[in-house]
Amino acid sequence: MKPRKTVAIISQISVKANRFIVQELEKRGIHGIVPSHGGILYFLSLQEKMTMKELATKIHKTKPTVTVLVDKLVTLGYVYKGKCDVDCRVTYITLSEKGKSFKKDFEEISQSLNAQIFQGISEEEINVVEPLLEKFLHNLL
Amino acid sequence: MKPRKTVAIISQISVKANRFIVQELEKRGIHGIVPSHGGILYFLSLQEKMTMKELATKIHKTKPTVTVLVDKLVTLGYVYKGKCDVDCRVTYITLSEKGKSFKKDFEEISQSLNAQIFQGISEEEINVVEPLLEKFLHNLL
DNA sequence: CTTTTTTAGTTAGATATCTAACTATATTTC
DNA sequence: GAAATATAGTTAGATATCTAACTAAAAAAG
Repeated sequence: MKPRKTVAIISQISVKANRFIVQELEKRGIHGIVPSHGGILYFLSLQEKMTMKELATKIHKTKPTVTVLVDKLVTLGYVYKGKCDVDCRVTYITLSEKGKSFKKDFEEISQSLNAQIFQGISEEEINVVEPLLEKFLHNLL
Repeated sequence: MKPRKTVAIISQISVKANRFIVQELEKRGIHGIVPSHGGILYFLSLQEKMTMKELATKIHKTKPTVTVLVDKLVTLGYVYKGKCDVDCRVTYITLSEKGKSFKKDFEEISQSLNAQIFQGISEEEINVVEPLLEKFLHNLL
């Protein structure tokens, strides 16, 4: 097998996509929010409430990381933290109104990113790449 | 355009590939070395000496980051730092014997990573994906 | 029922990486 | 030649993320 730059390219895309998102957020006056926060807000917009553990699983980060991420979202007013009545260990996270209204920004930025990244690339090509990328990921689990 | 998970998948691949490399290095008793160090050692193995700035460009990191990365490689005995006679601002980095012998490990791990990531994927498929990924990256510059 | 094990979330510490600012040096401008 | 501008690398501070360890609670085992 010939030497491949695939992983190096993927890494760079990841870094730049991350940066793109942060810059777009800053353009909208949204400071201190990074893609991982966006992920949390996104999944919370699909469900009324989620536990810290569920969020950690969904955004593929560790629990301590989610603690820090959520704490920041609480501080910035995007989410609320609540305890569970049944199991005291469990903490539920819910969206505030501010958090709910974030959905629009998030979707627009996501579309903007995709529009940029997929420039000059057909739907067919994307339909080829994505499943292969999913295979790469699965191979690394 | 339908919502795409492409970027999310790419990010996850990047994280896991990074982790794979670190784990493989640790298996070989090589501690404290991360992919960025590997990148530096790789490019130094192609040229006798390089400036900090050149290294920063090659591994797509900032100069301060390269300062920290190189300092660690110096401490661990993989590279030497030397001044330039012509321009006092310039610092040249060269491989030590230990750094040179790192090449074998690096190549093996790289191959091992590729073997894992490309399992069940044909050469043809990879030849399709890679140029598209390069396009994605170019679109994000 | 008691003890052991597992689980949810937090705390503490470490790390790679960035930005901004800086110092020293080199280059460009006038 | 002097002043202004650009450059190489470093320093300082901040940040997202991880691991290990921890506390408290719940579940499992006996």
